[in-house]
Amino acid sequence: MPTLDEVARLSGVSRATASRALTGDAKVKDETRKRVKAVAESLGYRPNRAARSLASGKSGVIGLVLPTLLLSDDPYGALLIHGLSDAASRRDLGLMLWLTHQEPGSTVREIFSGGIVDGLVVSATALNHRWVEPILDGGIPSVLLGRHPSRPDVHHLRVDNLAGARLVVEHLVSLGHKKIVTITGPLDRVDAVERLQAYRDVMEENGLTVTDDMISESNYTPDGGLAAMARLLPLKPTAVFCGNDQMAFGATEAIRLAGLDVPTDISIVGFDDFPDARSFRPPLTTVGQDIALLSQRAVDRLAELIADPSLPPEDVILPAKFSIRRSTGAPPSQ
Amino acid sequence: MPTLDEVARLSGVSRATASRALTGDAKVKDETRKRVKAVAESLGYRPNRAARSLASGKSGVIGLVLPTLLLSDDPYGALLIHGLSDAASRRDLGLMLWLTHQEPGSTVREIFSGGIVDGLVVSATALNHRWVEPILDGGIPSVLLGRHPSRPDVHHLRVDNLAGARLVVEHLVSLGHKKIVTITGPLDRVDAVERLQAYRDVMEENGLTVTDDMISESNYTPDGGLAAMARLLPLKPTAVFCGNDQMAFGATEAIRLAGLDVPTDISIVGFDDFPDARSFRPPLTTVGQDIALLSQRAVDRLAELIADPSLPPEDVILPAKFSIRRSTGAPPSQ
DNA sequence: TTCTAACGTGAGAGCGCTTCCATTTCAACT
DNA sequence: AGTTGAAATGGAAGCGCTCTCACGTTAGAA
Repeated sequence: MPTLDEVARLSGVSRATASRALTGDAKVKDETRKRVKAVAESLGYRPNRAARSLASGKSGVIGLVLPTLLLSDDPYGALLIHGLSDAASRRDLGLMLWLTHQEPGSTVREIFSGGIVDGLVVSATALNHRWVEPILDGGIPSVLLGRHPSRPDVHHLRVDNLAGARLVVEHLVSLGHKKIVTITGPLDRVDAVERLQAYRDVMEENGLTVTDDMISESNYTPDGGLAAMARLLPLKPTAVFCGNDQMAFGATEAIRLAGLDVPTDISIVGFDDFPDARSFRPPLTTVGQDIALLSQRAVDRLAELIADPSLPPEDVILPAKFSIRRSTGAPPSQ
Repeated sequence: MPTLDEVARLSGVSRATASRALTGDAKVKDETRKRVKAVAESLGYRPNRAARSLASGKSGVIGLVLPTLLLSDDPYGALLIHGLSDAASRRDLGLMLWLTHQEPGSTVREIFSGGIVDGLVVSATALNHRWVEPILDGGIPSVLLGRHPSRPDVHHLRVDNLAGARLVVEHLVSLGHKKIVTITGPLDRVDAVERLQAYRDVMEENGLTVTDDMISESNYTPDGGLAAMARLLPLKPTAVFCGNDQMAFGATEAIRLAGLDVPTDISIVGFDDFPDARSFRPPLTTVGQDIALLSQRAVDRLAELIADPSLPPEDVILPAKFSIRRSTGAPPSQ
């Protein structure tokens, strides 16, 4: 494995110049740079990341911290990883990954504090995940995905849950539905709370009363959605707003099990617009987060932050995208 | 950020001793070690990874190289990442991630050669992915997941496709099915070819003829499965062996669209046993890879390899796990 | 021709750690 | 008390790179 020294020697320049020539930024005579690059190429030279990192204080690697659940129970994690990987490699950054279970784990702290990453994308959907705090306190430039209300000092990036949820509920109202129920995600999650709030708001604005039994808390899974829908069915709703697509899938199942049809008897809307929503039967009306965009923006922001850690925290809200498909229709005329 | 020097000074020992005390292996008086550790703790000392890596030549990080498709179209990628993350953190290793598109990309080579990772887990399902070769030639300890026939010089780890596929097909035969068709994955993938081979073998061994029209190549997606099944339906099969669960889902849809029932009219089996197979209606008879185990073994093997790169290459085959569920039954009596 | 300023380059000091080698300490023997 | 070898520690040399600082070079202005 050739070192920079050898490249320098064979190019007839000093190590300093060789470094400058290869790094690209500083002033080096064009001819020199070309010569050095040629030598480096012919030697198959690759800079040693550790040495570079030690000398420069930058590792060229960013990290993603993701609750395990978001990867295993949900397409979200995979999509996010996909998006971040693309965005990072576009900027020539490496990507490290930490899946966090409930415990913060000494691991988490230790790894972070070693300068192994220049910055962190933290997906923190749960209000009270204990590992979030130590990470944010670690002094590493971080971008938080999803809102974490207790930390106004941190950079946020999130999709407009409230406006997004309003879109789908308003869509139901505009179709003429009056008896609209909702299945929420776990209410210790910010997004679940916000989506519920949007539901309440829209209902109230349209003079539709919401009683407690019209709200069924669940867990963002198909099975949970099925069970929740079963609880809701006796109310004879004509439409359901599900806190995510997964639960909408389960709810659809429950409706069919009851001998009813979607959307003839009951209209159903979800949230997320993950790939499955499109191929579902019937294709699901839902409102989506553009995760590729989210990832891109997260990395962009992080890069800025790494360049200048003193940047004031911002709370960036991305618009949600609404897709009307075939799971919604007018309420039965009866 | 305190350095080792400070810890040493405050502990009244040399830097060398402090290093030994914290690293854990070498001989240090118990009392000294305790003292140093206490000081380090109170200072909130975290070793600088770059420095450690530069001095020791080890980064404490392993990498996963994964074709993008496996993460976006398939639960496999997510499960693998999950498993590897767990296994890695159990050994106190960091995990880096590279998703590869078709092009090898200078990126891939460059990043690998910098000593940023000590070893690589490479998921190489496609026969002819061009990025595989440069990686394996990079001289970094690597474990290949899935068979890559052209490289007997590399450590392999894979699930027994052949035996697994035999299990499900034999199950169909033992139920009395004669007219068994198959939907395969893309035949440039090793696993698809192997599963098809198992099908042919079992059929032949049981005196059942296979004609070309009984084999429909598809793409491992539900839509692909649906289309393939539609092509196969005119043959009036009583059972289908699908190259993966996803296609089995689609095939089931196609069968229902034709007014037939699973398993009354047609039995169906898949491959993979991803989480969805269990919750599918009807729950899918399938044969699974234990990805958690696979990951664990991959990391174990990689750790051995990092410790001693001269270890002779081995081809480890993990057994597949067979789960009989409700998508299979006896053929219609007619 | 001489002065000045920009430009290009080299020398060398680290970055924070591990580890080899030399040295000291100490307990267990003669 | 003296010897000895193992155990514990310190000194110091790097690991391969970046970057500051100082110096030499060149070209345009005086």
